[in-house]
Amino acid sequence: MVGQVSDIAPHIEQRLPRTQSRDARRLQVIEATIETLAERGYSRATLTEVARRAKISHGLVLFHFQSKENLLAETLAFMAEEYHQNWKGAIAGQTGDPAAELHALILADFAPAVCTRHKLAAWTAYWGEAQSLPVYQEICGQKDGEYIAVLERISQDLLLRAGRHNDPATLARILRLTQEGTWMDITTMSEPYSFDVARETVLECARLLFRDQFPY
Amino acid sequence: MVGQVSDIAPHIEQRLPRTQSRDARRLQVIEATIETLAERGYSRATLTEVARRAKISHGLVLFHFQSKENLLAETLAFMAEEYHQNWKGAIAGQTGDPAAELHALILADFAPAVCTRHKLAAWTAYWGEAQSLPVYQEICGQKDGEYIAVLERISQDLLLRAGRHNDPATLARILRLTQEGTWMDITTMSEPYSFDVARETVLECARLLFRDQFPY
Amino acid sequence: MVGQVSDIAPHIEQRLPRTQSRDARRLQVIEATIETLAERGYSRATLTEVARRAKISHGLVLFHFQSKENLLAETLAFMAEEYHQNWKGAIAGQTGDPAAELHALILADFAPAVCTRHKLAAWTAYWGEAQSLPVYQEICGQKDGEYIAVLERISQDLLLRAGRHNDPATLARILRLTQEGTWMDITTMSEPYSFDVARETVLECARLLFRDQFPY
Amino acid sequence: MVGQVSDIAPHIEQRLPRTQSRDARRLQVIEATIETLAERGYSRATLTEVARRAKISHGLVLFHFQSKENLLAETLAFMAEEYHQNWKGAIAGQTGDPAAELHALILADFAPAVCTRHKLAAWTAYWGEAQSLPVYQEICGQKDGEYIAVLERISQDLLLRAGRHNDPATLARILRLTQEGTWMDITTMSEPYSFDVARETVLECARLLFRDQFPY
DNA sequence: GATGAATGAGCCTTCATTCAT
DNA sequence: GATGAATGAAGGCTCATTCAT
Repeated sequence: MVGQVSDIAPHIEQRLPRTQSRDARRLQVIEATIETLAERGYSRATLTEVARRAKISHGLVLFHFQSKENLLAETLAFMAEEYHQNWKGAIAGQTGDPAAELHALILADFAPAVCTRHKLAAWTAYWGEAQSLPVYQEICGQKDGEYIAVLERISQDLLLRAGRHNDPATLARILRLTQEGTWMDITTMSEPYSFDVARETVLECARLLFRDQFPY
Repeated sequence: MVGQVSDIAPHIEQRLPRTQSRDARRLQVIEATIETLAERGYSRATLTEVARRAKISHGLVLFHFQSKENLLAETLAFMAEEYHQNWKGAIAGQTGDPAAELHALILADFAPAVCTRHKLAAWTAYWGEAQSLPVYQEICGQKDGEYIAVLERISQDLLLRAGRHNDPATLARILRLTQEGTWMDITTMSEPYSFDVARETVLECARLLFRDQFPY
Repeated sequence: MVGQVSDIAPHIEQRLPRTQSRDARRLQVIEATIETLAERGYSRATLTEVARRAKISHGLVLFHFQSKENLLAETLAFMAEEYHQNWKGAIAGQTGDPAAELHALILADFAPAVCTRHKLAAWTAYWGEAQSLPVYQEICGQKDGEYIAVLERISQDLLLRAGRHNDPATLARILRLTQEGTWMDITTMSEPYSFDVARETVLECARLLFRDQFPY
Repeated sequence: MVGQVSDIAPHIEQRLPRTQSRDARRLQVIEATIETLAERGYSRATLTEVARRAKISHGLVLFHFQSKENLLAETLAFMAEEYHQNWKGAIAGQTGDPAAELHALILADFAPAVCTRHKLAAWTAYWGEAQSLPVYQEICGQKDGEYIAVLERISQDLLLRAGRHNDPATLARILRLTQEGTWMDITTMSEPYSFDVARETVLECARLLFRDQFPY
């Protein structure tokens, strides 16, 4: 399944001479799946609803994705890859200054490419099922690990510069949980705050954790 | 439904001897429901599985809870009430010192009464569906609001003592998201950390946010 | 079952030293059954609803009637016996004049003892199931036959007096169907006519069929 | 629902070739439903039995009819429309002579298209539930009203010709109840009479009500 | 590619019936 | 007598999946 999942990765892009219509159709279905997860949650997501949103027959959805399980896996893989590319791209443009990298990382997490209400809601739906969905780790485990490793490296750099001896893993975890948490709040709260408040919350978290070392 | 939900409140306890067996059975089913949510997630939770774990017929589950929807709502209400009583009890024993209150609050969130793997996993399952489960807000909205209000009041007190001008709501949010986040990590991660590490993470978060004002 | 059914016959009355409360309770349940059939129809009639209307537990309903099937059979037997006694009593008071007998018969069919909305609706419910309810014939077959025989005898008498040669069975059938039909109309029509109109319809039918021989 | 029901109208017929197989299947299921109602009555009619008789899966029954409730409503709508078309067609061929119209109407009610044992039994099943089945009036109310109106108009014409002053509505009612009643007798009686006897009964009823004005 | 008829597993739910108290 | 907890058979319904066209 992992192989099947990774071979969609539309981020690596058209190396194979696939017809554009095929990928376009697949992308269309994946977006419909994200919408469906956002609107109805994981437990109420059905192929019929996905097909309705994609304006195609449910038969065609399965023609492209073989099974519901695979569709949900590929949709998760799509979002994971998109998220991964997004933050990798953001820090790639940095000169190696850890504070600038952290700043770029936080801004990236709230960039319109990855941070839409539908996608946040879809992430929340996946997280709720992650524990009983082994494929979640297969798809996201390594990427999540990479993200954590970068956050920890940045934390360590910033703490070193300040001569502090806090545990960088703990600070990295607080940062990550604060960011993920604002995403869930936006999805879940009855009167959620805005994306701007969410981003500011994470930035403030970074300021409080790293003090003068994070002058943003 | 809310009325129906709140009147189960097994926390107020069995005054009538006649209903004792009734309440005992209901509690048994609620525990089986928590286990089921933990093991299978929201989307795969079935009445048959709940009944199997409670070692009763599925008919009896519905005899006591009328419908699956109501069972899930009452189970959530049970956990929400239990969680609420737990932290309220923890700060009730404090003398009014905000740091001590915050410390008690954090310890309470990791007390065995509310912090078991099954319950954490059940919470995660509910959070994943919360957005498309209107009853979630009906049951948890007010209690969540109270918890946030207390955290904000404590944050404000601690900031005032230090003469700092950060936004207490933001700090309260970071604390809450860090705590909730560790709960989700324990449920979701492939190699999760321990309850001890989780609690220490939240304590460290409080130390970093409030510095000398949180000497624990 | 037939034996079981006939031994309730509360019309034959207390020969056995049954406790009054037993028969009273049974009658109460039968009345609740009639109401239930009237309100919900045969297919939606449940023991729980019968018990609710009789203000007793469903367990007690079965204690008295052994099974739902038997309860419905005994209720039908009760109504059949009541109806039978009613018209037999009505013509018993007549001097043997067929027109007077027919008049008494028609009036009896609309007497308050047997002609209430609930009972009419219950009869309609039974008729709808009669074809696939073998017990219906066991309970009502003979009594219906007796009623038809009396109607035919009266018809024959009246025709003889007039020297007409129509088929008395046919005229008896038209009379019977008109009477039964008004009962169904009252139950079934969206804007049903009154009992008075129903009775007048049957009387008019008799007048048209027997002309001068039926001067009522 | 009424809209949904009326749009099946297989009487308007298959103009689109694409839906032909769809309509054929629906008709097949409706016929199986009529058989099921006839054999088992309303209360014991199940989708599984309908599917078994139609030799398809129960899933397909619901695919075409959405729910059992709707299937039963559409089956009733089918029979009501078929009955309506049948008698409308019968009097349409008449020259306006009321006696001839009445004669055609009575013959039509016993024509093989509408008067089969299965259909009579299905009608009886519906009548038994009509009182607690609001959809019955929605489907049949207007059509029944039209039938009654025609019968009353014919009655009035015939009475006028004879210079009689009986109430035409009452005579129309007697005719209608006699006809409906013979249908029920055929379904319900332990030893029912034949269709021929039934038709002759209604014709005799017309003769007795309208005398010389109905010379058939 | 694309549609939608068709299947059947699995679910929730109802409800008659049993039985301990 | 009387209650209500408990069971399980049976039904309606959803929906992923298959497949003929």
